[in-house]
Amino acid sequence: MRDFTKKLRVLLVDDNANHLRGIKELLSIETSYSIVGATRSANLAINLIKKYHPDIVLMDVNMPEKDGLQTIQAISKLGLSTKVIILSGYDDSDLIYRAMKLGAKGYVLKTMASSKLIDAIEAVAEGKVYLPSILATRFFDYFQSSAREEARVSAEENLLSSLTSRENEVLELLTQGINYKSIASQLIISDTTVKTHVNNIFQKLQVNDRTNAVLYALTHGFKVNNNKKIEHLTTV
Amino acid sequence: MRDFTKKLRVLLVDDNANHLRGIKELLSIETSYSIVGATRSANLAINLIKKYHPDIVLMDVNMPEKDGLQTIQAISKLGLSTKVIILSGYDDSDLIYRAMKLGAKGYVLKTMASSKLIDAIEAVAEGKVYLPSILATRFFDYFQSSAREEARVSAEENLLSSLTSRENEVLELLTQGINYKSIASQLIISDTTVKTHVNNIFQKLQVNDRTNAVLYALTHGFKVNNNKKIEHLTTV
DNA sequence: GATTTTATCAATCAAGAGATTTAGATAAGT
DNA sequence: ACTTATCTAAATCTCTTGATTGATAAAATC
Repeated sequence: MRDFTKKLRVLLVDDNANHLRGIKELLSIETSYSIVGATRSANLAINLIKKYHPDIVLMDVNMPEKDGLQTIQAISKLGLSTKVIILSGYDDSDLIYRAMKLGAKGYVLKTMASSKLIDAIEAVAEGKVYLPSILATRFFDYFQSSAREEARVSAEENLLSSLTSRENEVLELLTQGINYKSIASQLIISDTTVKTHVNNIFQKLQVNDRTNAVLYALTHGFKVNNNKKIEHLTTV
Repeated sequence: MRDFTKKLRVLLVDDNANHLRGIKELLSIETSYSIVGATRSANLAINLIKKYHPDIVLMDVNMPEKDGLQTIQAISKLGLSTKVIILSGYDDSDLIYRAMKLGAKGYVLKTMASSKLIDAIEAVAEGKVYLPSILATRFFDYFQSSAREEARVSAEENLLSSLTSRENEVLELLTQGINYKSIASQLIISDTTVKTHVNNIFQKLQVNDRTNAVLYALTHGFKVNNNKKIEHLTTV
């Protein structure tokens, strides 16, 4: 829980002067907040944060000068305990996703009741994340669909599965940027043998050189294979 | 909102028979649910889902046979509208993160009040995501820290920034697995010039061959650069 | 037991890649 | 005007890479 004997120091950033005034009035009703600044400029906001170390920054993401997402990132980089709550007019999945990814701790739509803004400030001040149900759902849909895309690429019928375990070992070393000789000495086989394996890998992956083999491996979820023989496994 | 004239069809999966019985009783009090099955086996669960297409699957993630996360993935792959709610004894960030990534729509701790489970079912049935405040915070901390790691690697003092714009173009083509000749013809310069650029790239990235240059580029956030000359830009 | 797969090694040969040096033409900055 | 950075190009030389063909032995599969 936050220390209620101390006022929460809040900075407002919104390029719209009317919104700025509105929020300022709203917060001034509450006695537990002190507004350390209210600015229309993202760049100025960064300076104010450096100077005053506010607990909370309420920020509009739709600003022209410096885009809101960049500003969040810039704030995160300061390494302060300052927490960012996003104010936005849109419930765009991608925007929510990126804002949260860059370090925002809360996200409030301008269309929401103003009491929600207070809820958000309180929650975030206590170290929680504030994301209204509808936005959380949007966020997760986006999050899961991008994860599915990753999974699809790496799980799809890919040519990597046709590699033998030795070829996998060789490819693993190829993806580390190692040349024939070093691969040979690491696997304790001759370099001509390595060449044979590499050529077989090329055939199977349908590429003509190591760079493309490595690229194929990396973009198709190639992982170090731990193909130990099953009979050597002990089940607990 | 869900159709309250129809009962929600729920499947229970938990390797602990007592938990299974407990949840079953809990849900049977509510008249709006019909339990289509209750099993201790993850593999059996998959078959039951294929057969009965339940609306909701309540699943324990701590099962021996098939691990819970794999099961979520398997369920997602079925492509049904079945939604998974995780029951777990732990509030492990990584577990929450992975479960949500794999397609879970809700996450409830066993230590939580049983009314929360009903809340979760209702929320998820309505298409929302259910993640209690504390778990949401855990999730986002994990999510943001892994995003920070990515950003760190790509933003850290990296050697890519020393490349000229022409070298960037060449590197871009290298990362596509293209050879000297093709790069030359694409950039409409001689291949000896390409070699010069490539050599300069090697020097700057401190590598000795193209595979390592490509690997460096890919692991250090190399992006296609749109370095058009500033005087050609039109500001709107 | 016969067949296939896998892993190993070898010897060529040609092509590509990379190091190095030199150098002219611009462009930009001091 | 002087300096520096960049892009371009060429020549030469060495080394690596990749293609091809062929062969043996062990292991797995049928």
